[in-house]
Amino acid sequence: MTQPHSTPGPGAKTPRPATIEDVAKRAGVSRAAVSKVIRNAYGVSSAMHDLVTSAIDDLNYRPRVAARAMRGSTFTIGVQLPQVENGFFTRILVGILSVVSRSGYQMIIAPMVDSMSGAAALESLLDRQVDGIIAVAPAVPQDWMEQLGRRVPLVQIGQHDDPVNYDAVISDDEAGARLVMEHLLGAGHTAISHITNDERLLAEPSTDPHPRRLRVYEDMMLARGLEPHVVRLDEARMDTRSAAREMLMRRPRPTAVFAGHDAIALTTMRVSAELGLSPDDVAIVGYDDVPLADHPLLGLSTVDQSGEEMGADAARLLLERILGRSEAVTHTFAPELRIRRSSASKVAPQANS
Amino acid sequence: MTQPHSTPGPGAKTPRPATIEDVAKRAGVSRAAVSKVIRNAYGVSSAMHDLVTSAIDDLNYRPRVAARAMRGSTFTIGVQLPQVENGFFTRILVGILSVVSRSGYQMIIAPMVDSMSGAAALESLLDRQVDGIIAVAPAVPQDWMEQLGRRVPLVQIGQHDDPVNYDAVISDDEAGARLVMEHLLGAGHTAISHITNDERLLAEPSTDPHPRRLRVYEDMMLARGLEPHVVRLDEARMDTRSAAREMLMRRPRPTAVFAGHDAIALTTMRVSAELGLSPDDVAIVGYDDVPLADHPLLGLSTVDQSGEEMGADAARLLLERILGRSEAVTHTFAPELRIRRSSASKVAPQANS
DNA sequence: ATACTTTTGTAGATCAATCTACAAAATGTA
DNA sequence: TACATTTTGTAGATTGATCTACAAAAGTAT
Repeated sequence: MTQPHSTPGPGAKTPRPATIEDVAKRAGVSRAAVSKVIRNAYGVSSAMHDLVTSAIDDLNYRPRVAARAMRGSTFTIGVQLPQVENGFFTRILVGILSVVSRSGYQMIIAPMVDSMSGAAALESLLDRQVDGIIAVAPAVPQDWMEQLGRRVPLVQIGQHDDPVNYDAVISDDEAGARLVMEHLLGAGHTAISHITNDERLLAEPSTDPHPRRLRVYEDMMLARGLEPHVVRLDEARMDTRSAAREMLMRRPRPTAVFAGHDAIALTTMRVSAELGLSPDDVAIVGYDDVPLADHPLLGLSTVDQSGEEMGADAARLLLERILGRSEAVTHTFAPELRIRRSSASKVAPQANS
Repeated sequence: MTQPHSTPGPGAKTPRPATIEDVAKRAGVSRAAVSKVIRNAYGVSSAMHDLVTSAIDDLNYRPRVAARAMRGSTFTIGVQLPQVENGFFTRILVGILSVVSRSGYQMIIAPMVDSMSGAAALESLLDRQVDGIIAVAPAVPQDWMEQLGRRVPLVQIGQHDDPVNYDAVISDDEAGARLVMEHLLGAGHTAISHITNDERLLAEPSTDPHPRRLRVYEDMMLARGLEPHVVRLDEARMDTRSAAREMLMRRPRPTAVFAGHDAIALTTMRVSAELGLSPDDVAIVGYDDVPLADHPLLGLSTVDQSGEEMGADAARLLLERILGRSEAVTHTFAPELRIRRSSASKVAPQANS
């Protein structure tokens, strides 16, 4: 196990970390030569390589990212992430990590502190001069993103715009919502509620996945002559819990609930359980397939967006872009329905009064 | 909504972002004056302040972190995090974020890619010249950490060493394990198994929480004349799932399981459910209180380490340290047992053959 | 051997901020 | 009014890497 940077000197008081200058002196060569070696640049003999490498090892030298950033690149990619506590986003993160970790690039995460600070998180990455950015569901207008894409290689995950200056990785939300609705309608449900995000949370209602899922829900209900019933989470007035409670206390009670994403679905299941209801009373389907959704005790039916694959794909696209590609690419993933206990009743229950 | 950095110029091709030089020119003052204004340093008249501020706004100027880092500080704190997908660590992260976000410091996360790369993650933060580091359960020897603490303000979460050059925030793992064992023994269980991490994963067995929980388990079993039964996760040979299965298939079957942490406990519950067992057959208690543990359908009994509070406390300690404190501080949090359905049976079942 | 390439190494400018040292201006005091 | 003190602003050095331009050395072909 090596020491953290530079020569330790037992008990020594913070010896200044070695710089490229120190390495050059030690090896008896120029700074430029050392720089070439650490960058694997053209024009180093193998003798020079060995000489410099051993000097680097001796001094435990590590280049400072800040100094590199002044002229060249930082070999760092930045990930803007909303809600670290949301299992779906961590699935994406794991996917990104799996690609980035074998790429020679370092990854840093800029978490959003509140739902509106996506731009701030992205700018903080830019301030850091990352070589590329993956924006996960940023709540930021598209033209702002286009501006950003002009300055830095950029890949966005989970917003349906049709970007010119960056790549997009999305899931087919219409298809996913259709899978859910076909499943529920096919089981005979007619009283189906939809519980979803507050529209005011959405900076870009036209590109966000949730309005699309909502739209499909409404269309399919109306197409069958059924009346849609939409519950919106209103951060100001009530939390998910009380919204779900209100929804489940309604008479006639919905026999099925399509939740905008798994966190909402799990809370709905929670409330449902607290009210003494079972999956036979109310079928619940979520969206995302968060890690614990498949736990046998939860058994949450949901739409698998395969976050790991989307994350890994986004990372690959970003690396391509960093290497020079400039044509915009959009990849669309096909979602898959995972039917579990929460909606497994074969026959829809009668709506009770 | 502002544009990402600098003047946009509709459709313009990546106009170079404004530098401090540009601001100085625009305001008709020196670079040093601008620098003072953005750092809130001493020696600026209010006229100067306004002049510079409006030039900054006009040009949409943002200081580059790299350039600042060359001489001054980066106003960034780094968090080294193992396993973003583990709910306990995200609890800690949320706590850190709550403090850091109102502090004027930016936060970046360096995730560990595998269980042994804690040192690499920490060094990458150091390369970035963060002003301080929070290390969450780093798998790194203490003397290495001491070296690191000598170079940069440092706070560690979740390792029981007695640091000299950095602060530590820990939970009283002995007390937590005792709570669990008292609970299970008090309910009449005698066949209690303990399932925990592979010891080879632990860089520092003497400071890691898990060996301490194990020790308490063993001691309390032996003190009552009971035979301890420890299952270790062995990454090479088997995963958590098959380890749990093996444990539950054993005859006589344990009537209670104390799991080293919630992820293991949840997998054990999963296997238990798959084997058709109920909480009445096998009581299960975890450790951490991950977000979904209290879901009524899971109802996992566990030890609440109040991750958010620990994270927030660590962040406060780090900010103090950045401001100059150098005496080492160790804060110990008292864990609380949360009894839920998974271990709620009043009477211990008979060990069956 | 000579002329031409190619390879290898170096000097020195450069990046964008901070910070020190100091001069000029303003303010206070006798 | 003269002198001391405080406040305000600036010039220029500094940080640690990269990168360009070029010279020296080594190969190659004639």
